[in-house]
Amino acid sequence: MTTIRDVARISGHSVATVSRVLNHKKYVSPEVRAHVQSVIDELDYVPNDMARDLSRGKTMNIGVVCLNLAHPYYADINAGIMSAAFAAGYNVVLLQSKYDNEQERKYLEQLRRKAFDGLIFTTHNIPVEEMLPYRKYGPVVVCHDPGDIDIDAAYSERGPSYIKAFMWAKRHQFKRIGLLLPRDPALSATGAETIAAYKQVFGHKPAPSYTRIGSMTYADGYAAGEYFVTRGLNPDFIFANGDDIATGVGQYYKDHHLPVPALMGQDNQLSGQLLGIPTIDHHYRDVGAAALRLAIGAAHGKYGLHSDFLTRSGN
Amino acid sequence: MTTIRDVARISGHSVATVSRVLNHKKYVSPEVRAHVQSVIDELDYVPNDMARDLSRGKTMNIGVVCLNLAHPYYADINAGIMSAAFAAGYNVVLLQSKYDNEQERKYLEQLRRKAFDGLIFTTHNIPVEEMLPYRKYGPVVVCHDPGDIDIDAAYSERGPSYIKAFMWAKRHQFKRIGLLLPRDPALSATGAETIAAYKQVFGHKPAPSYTRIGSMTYADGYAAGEYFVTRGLNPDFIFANGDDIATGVGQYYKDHHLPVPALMGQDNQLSGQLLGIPTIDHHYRDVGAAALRLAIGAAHGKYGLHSDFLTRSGN
DNA sequence: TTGTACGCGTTATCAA
DNA sequence: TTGATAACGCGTACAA
Repeated sequence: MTTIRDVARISGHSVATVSRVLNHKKYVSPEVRAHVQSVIDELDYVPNDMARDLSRGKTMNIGVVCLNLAHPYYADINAGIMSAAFAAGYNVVLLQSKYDNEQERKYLEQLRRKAFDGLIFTTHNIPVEEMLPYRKYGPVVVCHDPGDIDIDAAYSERGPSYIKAFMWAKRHQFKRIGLLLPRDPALSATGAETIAAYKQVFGHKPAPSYTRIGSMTYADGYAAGEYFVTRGLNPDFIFANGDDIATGVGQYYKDHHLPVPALMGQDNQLSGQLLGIPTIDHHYRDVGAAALRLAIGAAHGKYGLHSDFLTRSGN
Repeated sequence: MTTIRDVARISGHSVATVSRVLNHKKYVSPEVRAHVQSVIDELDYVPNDMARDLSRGKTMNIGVVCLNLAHPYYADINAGIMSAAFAAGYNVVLLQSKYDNEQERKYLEQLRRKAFDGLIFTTHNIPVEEMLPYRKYGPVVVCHDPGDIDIDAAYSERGPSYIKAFMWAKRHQFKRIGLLLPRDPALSATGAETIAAYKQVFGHKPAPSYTRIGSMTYADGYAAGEYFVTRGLNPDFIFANGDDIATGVGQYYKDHHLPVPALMGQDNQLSGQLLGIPTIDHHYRDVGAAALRLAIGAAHGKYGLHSDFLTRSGN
């Protein structure tokens, strides 16, 4: 491996001068610069990023904690993070979570150990409070509304769209409303916001028997359909946390030759487009881009972005 | 920042001993080990990964070049890479390509500069020959059959499944077969394999007018449907490079109240499952896991994995 | 078993 | 405008 010292020795200049040429710094005469550059080219020398990182104290990469890349939330938010990172010269280190507290703590430790310059939690299981002590090692960003907690955050303002969605349901006179949530509302902001919007629109909490948690995939939706049918709950409207999931619900009804209740999804996915059901577009790409700017220290604070309720009535 | 030297000074031992304790090496007496560990705990010291990387000459991360994470091919292959990487203690650095030669060369340069220990091209635009010189800086892995070229590779053996798929079409007496390919077969192995299988089964090349390239998304499928209809080509079977894409084709026909031709997709996606059309499962997760083992140097050579043709006739 | 001292390759400081 | 040298923080021959 050829090093900066080889270039220095062969060019007859100091490593300091070679370093200046490499980094396009001032205070190098044109002649010296040209000569050093010619030696660099001749030796086909490139600097070692590990040494550069250590010397500069920066890794130029950002850790991103994800649950499941196949899920549209993560796919979209990642796409936003990636393109913003590329533009800023950063690399993205993908970290999988699986809602495992130990793993998440390990990633915080990696931040402390300077494995990356900043950390984005697109999802997390540990309480935000546990992240706070790590901010002294670099920016820690979450992707939901952190409330009063002082931590950098980029997220979709889902509340207003949820309210629009339930208003739509109310206008359509739906009475028995099924709710599919990703996780226990006590633990997940998404679920809590859904419940809150429901309460605001209908004046009361959703019935527990009409609320299903742990809904993440098409198969979960299908199982939810079976649940509603076999219990004889007979919902006339089902609000799912994803178009794919809503589609799964509908498929159960179709497979059993039952009339499909009105469905609503989220994330503006292909499956929902095919069914022509209403959805909510959370603009997760923009959320990802904002999160990255926070993670590289180019911004600070809380960024709540708007989401859009789409009826897709044109389909 | 507290360093190994602080631990050494305060514990009254040498940095070498502290290093041995940190890395659980032999030749440290139990008493000394316990005492040093107590000082480590007390100071809440953790080693700096950048310094460790430089000293060891390894970064413990693998670069993965991707086109589009939302696409099932990349989502699945990435899931396989990620879980194998996690198991082996490596981090995954996601790199986007967009079929830009300059970007791909930049990633090879990053390998040379020790930004990562190995590089996986889940897709690439530059010729494989251009990668060969970089193998001296670390493993370079491609995710398709490289033919005679001597480079590490993990990929799905698509040919046999393509042949099964076309045999199925032949048995069904389809005569006018539309073919949707991701890219020009001259540039893409996928396309070339599809054409080859077609030729082997039907004894002749597909008609150019029935072959569409640049097919990647649902929207492309929809456009392909329009193409077939407006040209009056009237295909009785359409073989698409993805279930979503096949679904797009079908949707065009439905939207225009035309009888939908027989469809076949790939990647075993939700949309194809809904339609109950045949598909091919390429097992990209396994491909990803194999690619990672190559990228960390735990294996060498070419790994062609089997794919499965699924009729989904049960639906 | 322990400690000294050097190497890893670069950037940055300061004197010249 | 240049160059010598000290960081950066850790691992590890080699000596003791």
